[in-house]
Amino acid sequence: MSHTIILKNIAKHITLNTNEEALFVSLLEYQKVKSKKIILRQGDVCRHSIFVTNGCLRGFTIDANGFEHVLSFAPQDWWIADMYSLLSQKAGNLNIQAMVDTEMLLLSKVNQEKLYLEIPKFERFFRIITEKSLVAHQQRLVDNLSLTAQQRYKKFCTIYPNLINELPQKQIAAYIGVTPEFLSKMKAQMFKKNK
Amino acid sequence: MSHTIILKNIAKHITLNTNEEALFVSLLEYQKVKSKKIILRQGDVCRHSIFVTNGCLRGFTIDANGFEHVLSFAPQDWWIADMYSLLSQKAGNLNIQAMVDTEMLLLSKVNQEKLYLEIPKFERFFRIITEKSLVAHQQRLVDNLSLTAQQRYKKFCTIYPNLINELPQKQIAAYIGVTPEFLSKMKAQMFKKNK
DNA sequence: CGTCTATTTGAATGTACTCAAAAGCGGTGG
DNA sequence: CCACCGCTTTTGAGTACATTCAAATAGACG
Repeated sequence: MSHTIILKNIAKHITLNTNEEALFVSLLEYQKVKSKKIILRQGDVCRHSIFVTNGCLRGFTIDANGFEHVLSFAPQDWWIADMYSLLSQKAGNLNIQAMVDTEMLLLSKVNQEKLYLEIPKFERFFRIITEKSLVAHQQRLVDNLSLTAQQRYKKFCTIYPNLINELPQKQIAAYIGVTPEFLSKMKAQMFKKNK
Repeated sequence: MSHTIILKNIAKHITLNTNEEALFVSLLEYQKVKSKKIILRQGDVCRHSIFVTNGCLRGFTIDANGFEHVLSFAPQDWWIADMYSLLSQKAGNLNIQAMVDTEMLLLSKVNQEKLYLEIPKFERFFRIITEKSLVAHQQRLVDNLSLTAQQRYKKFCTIYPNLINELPQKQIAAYIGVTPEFLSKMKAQMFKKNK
């Protein structure tokens, strides 16, 4: 397969010459998994940053009562990892699972460190995407503190219009922080009011 | 004043020589404010990263109903900024306020960019602290999705044992995401059960 | 000392959850 | 190709955690 998508993703923030592109690409591993495959399990040490070239992953935790909470969806052109575990190299508590058949590129922690040494520009790249991710998480935190479930759902719909029709409703509920039953009732109510 | 605290903070992640330290320090501005002073206001563009050398700041938003939600406390040795606004240089929606008389060092966005050019190691430094902040925010998001108010309060107490007795209870309520009234009742109940 | 804000307490209310059961939907094997 | 199985979604009744509003008390600051 080609690496067009990931190189374009990188090019959003830093400029690589041909040699650098080649080095970068040589550090990636390709992986293809079937829908529902679990790529990382709670308790494992996360050893890779994952870039999705096709399909969709989700990162989620399972709490003490057995409920799942979705931390992030990673559709095409997104990065995902258990940042805590990746950085500390300790057991994490994130699960990463394929929502559909998915193709991805893996950058191991070791290779990522190598990249920082050989092409310091990548410090900048990962700084910038981490900053963006932080901003998004802060906003989501504020939303969870200040919005009602219905407002959070509506916001989700506007931010991820593509995902709404592709994801099982259960997963959306686990992302916005309500039970699947309640999301179902909420939608029914919203529909009524629109008539 | 001396810059010992901030240089120690930097030294946690990167090593600077004497020239680099001098250059870095020359890019900082010192500021001292009285308790309750608002340093950044919702709607402003955030132009600095702030490092607290003494005292304590808080970053908070005000929602549509006028309720405050605390995104972060920044005691001594912490960095704080409205990351969204700082990165985009657009109007933000974070307020930053002094909880007590506070001394801080300001690194303007312009100087931060200069720093990246002159001492690329700082890319690494800010990448690392952004990563750590991201991990903390992700954990807090999961906690908000999976824990009850009481569990969140207890966790706050263990993570910030120093802040518990220094901060007004109202502020802790605005951080863990409950009303001040409810936090009061919760504490009373927890006290009863401990007897 | 007086004022202003924070905290406590109480009663009524609401948003979202739990548990249970039925209906819908998709995939798989016969 | 249909029938069945498992999983998701819907619907309903009862419940709980947390909020709202109001009033009293306590604390902090000038």
